[in-house]
Amino acid sequence: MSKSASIGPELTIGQLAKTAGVNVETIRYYQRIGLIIEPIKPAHGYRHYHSDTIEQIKFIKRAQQLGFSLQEVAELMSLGHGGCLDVRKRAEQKREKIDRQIQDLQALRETLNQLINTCKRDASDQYCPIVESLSKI
Amino acid sequence: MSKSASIGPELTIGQLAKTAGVNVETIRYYQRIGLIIEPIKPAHGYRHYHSDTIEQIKFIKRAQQLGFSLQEVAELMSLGHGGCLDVRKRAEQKREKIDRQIQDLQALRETLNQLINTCKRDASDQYCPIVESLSKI
DNA sequence: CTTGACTCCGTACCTAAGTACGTAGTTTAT
DNA sequence: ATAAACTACGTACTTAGGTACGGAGTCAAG
Repeated sequence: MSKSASIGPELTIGQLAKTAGVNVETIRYYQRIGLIIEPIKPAHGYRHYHSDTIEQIKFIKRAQQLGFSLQEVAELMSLGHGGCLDVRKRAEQKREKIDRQIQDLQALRETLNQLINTCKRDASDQYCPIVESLSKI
Repeated sequence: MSKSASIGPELTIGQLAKTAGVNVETIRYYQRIGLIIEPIKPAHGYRHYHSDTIEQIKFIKRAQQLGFSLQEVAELMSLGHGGCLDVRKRAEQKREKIDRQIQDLQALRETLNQLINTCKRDASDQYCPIVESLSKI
């Protein structure tokens, strides 16, 4: 209570993990692979994490849920190195990749949708059009 | 040449792998995890694979590319057990999941797009709006 | 009838993305 | 001032989805 009367938004790894909604070990793992930087260890005591790291971790998690690997997340996060032109180029590449992902998913969605509609006819039927056509998707 | 003058569409594991475009080991792996059934081994000789298995493997690969895990692929493939109603229900759940994925990706795409547009102003600038806002995606 | 290619099978190994564990140090609450 | 809780660190283990390897059997051609 004496020291650090809320000078800056600093957290221990446990607090960070809790507020970011991940495991402590996950943070340590991200540090190991260089995805987030490990704050220097003070001569005495625990490492302090800046509260910005919360957003960073949440970003990682969101990107992951969208199908990006940690490698790709690292690329997304490193867009800041190389000047505005380079950054824009890389962002455009990412956008194209996302576009392809969306198109693939939409195609699958459409296929699935058609199957569901053909199936509407007789719910208790033993014969099922979905099953029949699934192997030919 | 004498035997099996193209009686049925039967293949060795190597032929199957080649035509399906996967590694022999991959097929053996799918068998290990129960994703495709291993044909019985004849008393003498090699196992025969029905050519339908080609389509099955291709289906697995396509589904995987769309972000389904092998676990989910197994679910998709087992949709045939339980009657048409159950099948449709499960297909609808899949569709909802895909819808959410598409929406998330579209949101990310839009964010990225806005960043790219703000960045158009001065390509050689040191200050880069993308970098500034990336942490808040 | 032997050689080369292929199959069978088990086990080991690989990467990605963590999770768990043991020991030692630190902090905090009582 | 001592126990409970937390951090630090290294190492090991886990799951998914394969890939590789080694030895033994089998098949087809020359």
